[in-house]
Amino acid sequence: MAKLFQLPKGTRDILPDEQPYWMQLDQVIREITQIYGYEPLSLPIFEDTALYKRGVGEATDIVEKEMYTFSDKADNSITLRPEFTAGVVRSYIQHGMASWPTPVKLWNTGPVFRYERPQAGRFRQFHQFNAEAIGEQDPALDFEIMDMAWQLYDRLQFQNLSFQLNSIGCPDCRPGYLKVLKSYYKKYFDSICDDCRNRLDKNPLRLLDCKQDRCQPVIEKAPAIYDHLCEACAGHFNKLREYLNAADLTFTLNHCLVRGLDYYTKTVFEVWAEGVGSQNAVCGGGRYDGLVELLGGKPTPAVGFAAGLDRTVMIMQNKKQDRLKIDPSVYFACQHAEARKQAIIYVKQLRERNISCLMGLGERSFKAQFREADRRNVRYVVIIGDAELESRTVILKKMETGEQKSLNADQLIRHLDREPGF
RNA sequence: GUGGGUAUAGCUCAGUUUGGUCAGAGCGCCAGGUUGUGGCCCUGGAGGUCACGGGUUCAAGUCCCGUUACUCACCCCA
Repeated sequence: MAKLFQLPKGTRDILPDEQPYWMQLDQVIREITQIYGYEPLSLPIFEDTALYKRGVGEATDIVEKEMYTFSDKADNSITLRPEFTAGVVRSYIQHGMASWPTPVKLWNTGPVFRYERPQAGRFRQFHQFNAEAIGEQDPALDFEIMDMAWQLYDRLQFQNLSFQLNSIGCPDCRPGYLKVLKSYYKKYFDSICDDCRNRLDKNPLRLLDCKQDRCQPVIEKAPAIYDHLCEACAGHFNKLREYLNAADLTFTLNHCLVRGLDYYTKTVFEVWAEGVGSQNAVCGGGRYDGLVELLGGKPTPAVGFAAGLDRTVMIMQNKKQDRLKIDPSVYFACQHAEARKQAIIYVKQLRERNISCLMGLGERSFKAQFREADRRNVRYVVIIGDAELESRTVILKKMETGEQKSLNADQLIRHLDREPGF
């Protein structure tokens, strides 16, 4: 046997059965972005590698080991986007969006790429819905972003979600907190895991989201960053929580939530759900007040989030809601080639009226054609046999009830055109 | 990168322990069940070098070794 091609590790085919979920999700995204005043922005799937190195951060897992990086024919280093925010900010700066009404609110969707070991709910090519609001410091904008994420899942009728919230401060207050955290951790150096011993020097914030059992007691009693915020950050965080409470958006204060990208400041949040293997994050985001400047723009605050669409669809599928597929309306069953010539004309006319039609092909018995019509779940079958050709009529059969009646050409079109009760 | 699991028809899986009618079932697909009609039922058909490569043996899906792929989990995230 010839060697069969297989899809690359970590990628997948989204087959027709799954597509209705994606279309429904796409519909909800279009609705909410429109309602919240966000405008669509399409970006390239790859960018200059340096953009992600600088934007996402050299020390992050994404840059260290997860990027799809290659050289093009001109020897430029190119990277398949591992996330959206860096590209959005690049676009913001490049097109002078600072001169647009502030804040600039943008959204996009599409595939992103991370070279990881795949597992349930985790892929190398996956899809995100991304929203960013750039140019405004007001915590009301943090609220809006979180509220939009909330609304997304609300409209999908998701339950048992948990919103995790934290503030990781800013360059003014975070260093002070990290000192406190480090000196606290040094007391427990012997009881923490090897990874954490490394993190202590390299990336102390990450100490807090270690999953090792032995580290949990240490994490629990660790000083919380929101007790060490500067005045500005504390005020911002308090206001945001006030807004969330006022709007009845329940959240869990999680001092261990730190996120894996370098650019975050102040607000960070994630949305957790069940049903995607051991992966529970379906959405994550936060504020990144330093990124625009870091990428060469003027100092500009911003906030945004990304939702994982593959995981979201998995949950939609688990919910086993109503049948989402839209079935064809009419199937033409023909006895002979002569009848098919008639059917072709009818089908064309009906399709022009936006009625979805199929017809039986090849030399197949009526029985076989009816079987197909049934399996394709059509509502009506139009029968054209020798007798109908003779009398210049057709028989219209409603599959659900089995009723059928004889009609001439005009009657058939009129009947189907206004979807009669029959 | 680290660890576990699995690889037999399009799909879900028996069969591997105790080598020898072991190449099977269900679903799906195609066709037929008389003379122009679906869903239930019945019958038949197509479809697999039992992941790949070695080895042991008179004989290997079945035992041994290796390879590859898939999968779950860790790390981290969507």
